[in-house]
Amino acid sequence: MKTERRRQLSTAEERRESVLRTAIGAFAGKGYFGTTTTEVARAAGISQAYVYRLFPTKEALFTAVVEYCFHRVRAALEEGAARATGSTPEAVLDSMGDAYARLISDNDLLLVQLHAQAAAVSEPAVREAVRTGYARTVEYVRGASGAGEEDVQRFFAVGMLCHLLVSIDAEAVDAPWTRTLAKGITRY
Amino acid sequence: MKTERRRQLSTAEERRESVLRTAIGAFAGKGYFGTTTTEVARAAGISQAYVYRLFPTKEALFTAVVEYCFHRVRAALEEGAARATGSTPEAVLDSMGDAYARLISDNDLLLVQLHAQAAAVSEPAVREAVRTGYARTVEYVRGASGAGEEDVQRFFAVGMLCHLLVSIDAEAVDAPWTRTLAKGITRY
DNA sequence: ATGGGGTGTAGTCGACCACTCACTCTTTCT
DNA sequence: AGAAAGAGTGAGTGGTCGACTACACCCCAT
Repeated sequence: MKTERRRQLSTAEERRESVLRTAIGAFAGKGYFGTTTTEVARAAGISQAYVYRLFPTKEALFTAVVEYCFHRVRAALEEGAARATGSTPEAVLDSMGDAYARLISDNDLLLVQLHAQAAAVSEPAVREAVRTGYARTVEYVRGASGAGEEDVQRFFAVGMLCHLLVSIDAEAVDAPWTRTLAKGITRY
Repeated sequence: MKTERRRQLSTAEERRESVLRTAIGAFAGKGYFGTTTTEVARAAGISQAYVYRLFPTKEALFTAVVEYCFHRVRAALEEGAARATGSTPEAVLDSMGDAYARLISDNDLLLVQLHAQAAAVSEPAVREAVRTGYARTVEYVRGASGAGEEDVQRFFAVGMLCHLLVSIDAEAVDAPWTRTLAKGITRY
C-alpha cells in the first residue's frame, strides 16, 4: 500500500506547481508590485506563511511564475508548429500564431507577460527571466518556422500589440481605432 | 509690473506641471503600484503632503502623468508629420516614426506608457486615460499620414515592440534574438 | 501695515506589507 | 509502537504606505 494515492497532504513539489498555476490569476490583475503574497496564498488555498516555505521571496515566486508562463507559451507554439510541418515558413508562423491566440483566450497568461515586462524595468531578476524567456522563444520560432528575420520580427510585434489590446480591453470598445489595431488578429 | 517673474513661491498651476514633468521619471522605474507618492514628491522637490494638495489621489496624479505623456507623443508626431508634408503616406509614417524614436531616446516617456498599460488592467481610471490616449493617437496618425489600415497597425505594433526592447534593455544584450527583434528600429 | 488667501510642511494615523517563528498535525521509516 | 521527517499554520514583527490635519510662511491688494 505504499503507492496509495489517498493523501491529505500533498508533497511540496505538487504544492509548488499548484501555487504557480493559481498565482498566474493572482498576478494577472495588478502585477508584481500590486499583488500581495496573501492574495497569492488565498488563490492557492494555503496560508500566506506557507508561500514563504515554498518560495524564498516574493521575487523568486514571481520569476518562477514568469518562467512557467514562458513554458506554456513554448508548448503552444510547438503544438502549432507540429500542425503545420512541411508547409511554407509563412504557413508555420500562421499556425503558431493561431495556437498562441488559442492559448491566450485565457487572458491571464498574456497579462502576466505584460506585468513581467513592466517589473523587468526595475527588478533585475525579473529582467533576466524575461530576457531568457524571449531569447528561447525567438530562437524557437525562427528555427521551427524557418521564416526570415522580418517575418519573425513582425510575429513578435503583433504579439506585443495583443498585449495592448488585452490590457485596455479594446474588445469592449467599438470604434475605428480599435478595429484598425485589431485587424486580422484572431480572438477565441 | 504684474507679470514680474521674481517669485519664490510658484503658482499651484506651475507646480502641478512641474510635478507632472518630474513624476515621469519617478513612475518610469516601478510603475503605478511600485512608486510611492513620497518618491514623486522628492523628485519634484516638494513635500509628500503637497502632492495631495495638487492632486486629489495617487490615481489622479498617475492618470494626469499618463495624459501628459500622450500629449508629448502627439507633439512629436506632429513635428514628424510636418517635416514630411506632401510626401507619400509611407514617407510620412517614416518621418513620424523617426520623430517618435527621437522623443523616446529618453526612455522614461516610453516606460510610463508601458506601466500605464499594465496599470490599466486593474485601474479603470487609468484604463480610460490609456484608451482615449491611443484613440486620439491612432486617429491622428491615420489622418496625418493618410496611410492604410495595415500600415497604421504596423506602426503601432512596432511601437509596442519598442516597449519590450526598452523594458528588458535589449540593447545591452548582443545576441541574434535581440538583433532580430530590433532590426530596422532606430535608436538615438 | 495688515489681513487674508494661496503656498508649503511637519506630524500623524490606521491599514497593510513582506517576512519570521514557534508550533501542530500527518505521513513514513524502523 | 515510536521517532524522524515533512506539510502546513496562527500569530505575530518591524516597517512603510496613502491619506489627512493642523499649522507656518509668504505675498500682494487694499
